[in-house]
Amino acid sequence: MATISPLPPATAGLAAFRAALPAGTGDAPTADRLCALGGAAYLARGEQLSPDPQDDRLVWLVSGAAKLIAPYAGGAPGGQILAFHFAGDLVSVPRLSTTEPCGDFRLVALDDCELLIFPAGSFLDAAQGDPAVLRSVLTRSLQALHRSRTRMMQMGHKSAAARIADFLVAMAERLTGCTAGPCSFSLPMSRRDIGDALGLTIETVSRQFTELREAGLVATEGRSKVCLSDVGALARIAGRQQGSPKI
Amino acid sequence: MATISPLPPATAGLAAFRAALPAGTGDAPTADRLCALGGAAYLARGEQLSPDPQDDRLVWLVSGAAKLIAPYAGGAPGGQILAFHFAGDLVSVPRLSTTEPCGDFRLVALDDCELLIFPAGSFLDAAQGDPAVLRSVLTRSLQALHRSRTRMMQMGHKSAAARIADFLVAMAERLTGCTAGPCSFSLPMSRRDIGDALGLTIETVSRQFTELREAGLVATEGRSKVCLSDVGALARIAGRQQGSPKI
DNA sequence: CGATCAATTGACTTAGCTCAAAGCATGTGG
DNA sequence: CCACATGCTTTGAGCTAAGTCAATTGATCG
Repeated sequence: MATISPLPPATAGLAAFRAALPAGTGDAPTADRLCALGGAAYLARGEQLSPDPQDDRLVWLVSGAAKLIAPYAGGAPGGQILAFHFAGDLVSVPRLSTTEPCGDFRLVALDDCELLIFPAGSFLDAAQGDPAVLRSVLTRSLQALHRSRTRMMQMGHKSAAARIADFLVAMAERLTGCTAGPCSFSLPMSRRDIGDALGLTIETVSRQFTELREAGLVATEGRSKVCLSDVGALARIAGRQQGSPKI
Repeated sequence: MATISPLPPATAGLAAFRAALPAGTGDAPTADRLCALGGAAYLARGEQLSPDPQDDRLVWLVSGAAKLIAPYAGGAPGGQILAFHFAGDLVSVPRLSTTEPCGDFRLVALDDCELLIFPAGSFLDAAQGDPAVLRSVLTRSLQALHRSRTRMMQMGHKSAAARIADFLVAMAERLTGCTAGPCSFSLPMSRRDIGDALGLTIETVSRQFTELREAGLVATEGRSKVCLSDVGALARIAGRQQGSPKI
């Protein structure tokens, strides 16, 4: 379950992190103080970051892919997936809380992945010295909030077909940057993960893939590889209002 | 559709806003600069804040209650409700975007309400001078993110009964601070709003209210007043794992 | 090459949606 | 102050999309 090692003086991850800090304003001492707070962790596929009851955490994903989940009560396997995260993402993981309604969030590795873990409180204290850093974290959080809301909209009232199509479009964009035309990539998550993220069962996910396959929009190869023949068409099925018909 | 008036020198709302700014670090000039950016708006029940294509906005809700919605494509009335907000909340409203998947978020008044509107960019620029303010905004954003994720969890795989129960528990807490025992309050939103927020139809919302009424857990009076006889029992129906059974 | 687990497919059930009609609040005009 | 009109809310009767259960096929790895 992932040991957190104190940060060795010069990790590859650390270098990447420093590079990602907003340039310009950052005085070296602040960057040093921030790095001093971080711990490195390596999660193998399927491992999860052990939850911390003390501190909220900010986790910087150096490499790999991970899912943020809210486990089912009672310890059943799986759990609602709140977000997928990829290299370069900053993930906010609230501390384990027994009082809060849903105070149990966990980061689980989809691939082997490399993390930098910061206690949120002291990270932000240290960042007080450098408003640019604080602002960068804020911007990322607002972006995450926006994504979360968009996903919530999905869940609200979209058909299984629309959810799957949207999921594929979103993955195409995040994994390859592609927003139209054909595109192919490898999904790091299982059908179960996709279902857990979209509020569908594996069977429904599978049936939707089959329909898209029959419609010629998606081809699959092995478990994880997918080829989208027309991202735009999928976006239409997803009900994304691109250049929305004016009111 | 709500005119935004430049901020008069001394509004009641402005005073409340200054009071809400983190104390201590705030030097008066920074507070002044922030206030200078704000515009006041008054929304009557049902009115909406006209969306701004230029700037993301930070809206401080001085008084009243509002919903943040993503309108349906094509201009149909209603729309998925992303969050309810009450006096004292800081709401982040992204700018109107034609390229983004869901770039249309609007704040609609449930009650008459009073707002302070800041362009996010310049607000944050001004706040750079005062890390305490920046951090306070960040904390609120992370809280909003957390709430949004929790709600998403709901939507994922909870029954209509669980969603309604959870909604009532959440409202009891936000409107009266009550987390257990009996509790009564007035809901500022219609059944349609509740449905739009939970991803249910009005009919289903109504049927669930009826069941709770028959179970003796809820009594209603007129359209908006509700009396909960046992918030704890509702929380249990909602599937909130309070003092979660250890794994 | 076989063991194992993920994915697919099929048959059936059901929660929640849709359509339609009837009851109640709430506000307005006489 | 009461009658009426309007728009919420409730209730009823089917219908459908997605879930459940069960069996089969296919991929992946030792």
